[in-house]
Amino acid sequence: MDKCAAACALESSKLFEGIKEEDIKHMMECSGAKIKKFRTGDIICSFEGSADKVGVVLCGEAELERVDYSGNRTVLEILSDGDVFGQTLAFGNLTGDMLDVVAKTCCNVVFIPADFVSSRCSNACFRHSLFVRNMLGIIASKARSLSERIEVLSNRSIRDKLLCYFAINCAKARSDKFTMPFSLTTLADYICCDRSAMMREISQMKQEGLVEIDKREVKVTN
Amino acid sequence: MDKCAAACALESSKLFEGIKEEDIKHMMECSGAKIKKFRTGDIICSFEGSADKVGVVLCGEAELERVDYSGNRTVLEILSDGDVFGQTLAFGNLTGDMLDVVAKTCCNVVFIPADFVSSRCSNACFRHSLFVRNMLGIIASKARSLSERIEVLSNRSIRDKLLCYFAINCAKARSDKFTMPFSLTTLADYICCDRSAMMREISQMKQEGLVEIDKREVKVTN
DNA sequence: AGAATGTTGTTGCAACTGCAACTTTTCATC
DNA sequence: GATGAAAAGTTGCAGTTGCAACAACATTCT
Repeated sequence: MDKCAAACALESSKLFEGIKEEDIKHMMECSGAKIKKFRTGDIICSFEGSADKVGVVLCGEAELERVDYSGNRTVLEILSDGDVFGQTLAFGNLTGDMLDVVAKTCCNVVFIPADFVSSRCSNACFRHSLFVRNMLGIIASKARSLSERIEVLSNRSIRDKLLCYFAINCAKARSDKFTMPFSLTTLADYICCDRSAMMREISQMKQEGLVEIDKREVKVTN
Repeated sequence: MDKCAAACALESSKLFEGIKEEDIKHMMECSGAKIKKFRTGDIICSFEGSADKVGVVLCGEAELERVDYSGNRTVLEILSDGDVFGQTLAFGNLTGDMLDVVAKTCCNVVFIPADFVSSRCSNACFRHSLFVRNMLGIIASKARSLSERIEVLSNRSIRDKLLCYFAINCAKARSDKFTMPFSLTTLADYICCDRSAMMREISQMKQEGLVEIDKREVKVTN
């Protein structure tokens, strides 16, 4: 059974940073936003020509998954507190495959109609503009993490993809070691290669003394 | 010699959409933004611990290139009118490689200190918030195109990458054919594979009657 | 405890891809 | 029209990768 944390306060989310609880309440009404709770396994959102809206994970963990014609699921993104998803913001479901956002733990998600972000608010203008500024920050950081993944994927061999991924995360941790946020199986998805081929490469790299990997702990021995 | 178009008006850029010329002038002073002109081949910006600023290509074409330790240049992004680049916005130069933004044609670029975007403006608050909203739109569309590329790159074979790229662009054009925005050489960079291997694959796909490619015209024969 | 599920780890093999080394075309500039 | 520089197009070969098919653990749920 999920341990669903006590209701996450909206004001603790990056989206409403600096906005008072009272104003948030007002904005929620003004924008027509809705908060929904989900349990592990629930489909939070499914992109198939649905109305345009922006979703923000307030708390919990979810995954954006692609379901191809033969039913295979690929993890495209891992979403946690403060992360945003939405058709306009990220995906246009261009290949015809289904895209689902699936709850991996108990989640609180707020849905905001997309036009609220781009339109001007007749009242509460000050809070509204602060909201837009916060949204900008969130999307900018999303763009950064997308670029980061492209940087990894732009390497042509599995080895180079791994080394790039390791280098980026070591740099983030300002150390020669870091903890991966997901399993090796998911890492293979992240770098878009066959898991067994990746394991083979990792084994070789271990043998050559390039890296040490224990569970999710990675140490690059330069 | 470059045919450098007459000075591009700031107000024609997405960034200043809906903002009057007079207000733009005021904002430029207020933010400390600077407009610079570049010629083909000029290095517009080089990320190596430089101060944090946001650049917007007002007109012209430029490329974001990665330069690895052995001097190889890889095109990470193609930037044209209205596109944004910047350290905070996209890259943190995490791998230690150099990143350059290089002019491919004559360019007008505006540099805006990053803190202007996130801070509040004491005066001209209304224009400032419109500016932030425009910036949000630009970055959201950037995030979309990054996601799009990841969708392409997430395919494991060159053939599937090509088919995915073709499918996305056909969907955009609402047709079974479209015009590529760049050369085949650059396409190979975009999908991150060896150019000759890509050409080999394209040849086979042509023979199998899957696609017709003439210069930059692509037709998918389903 | 046992079953079910998911993760880690291995291996053989065929197919694919990167690399190097060309030739031919196209294109812009002098 | 000549010249130089990209872009397009080919090919052989060796090394890498994807795929399929396992085995060994680890976790979760009943």
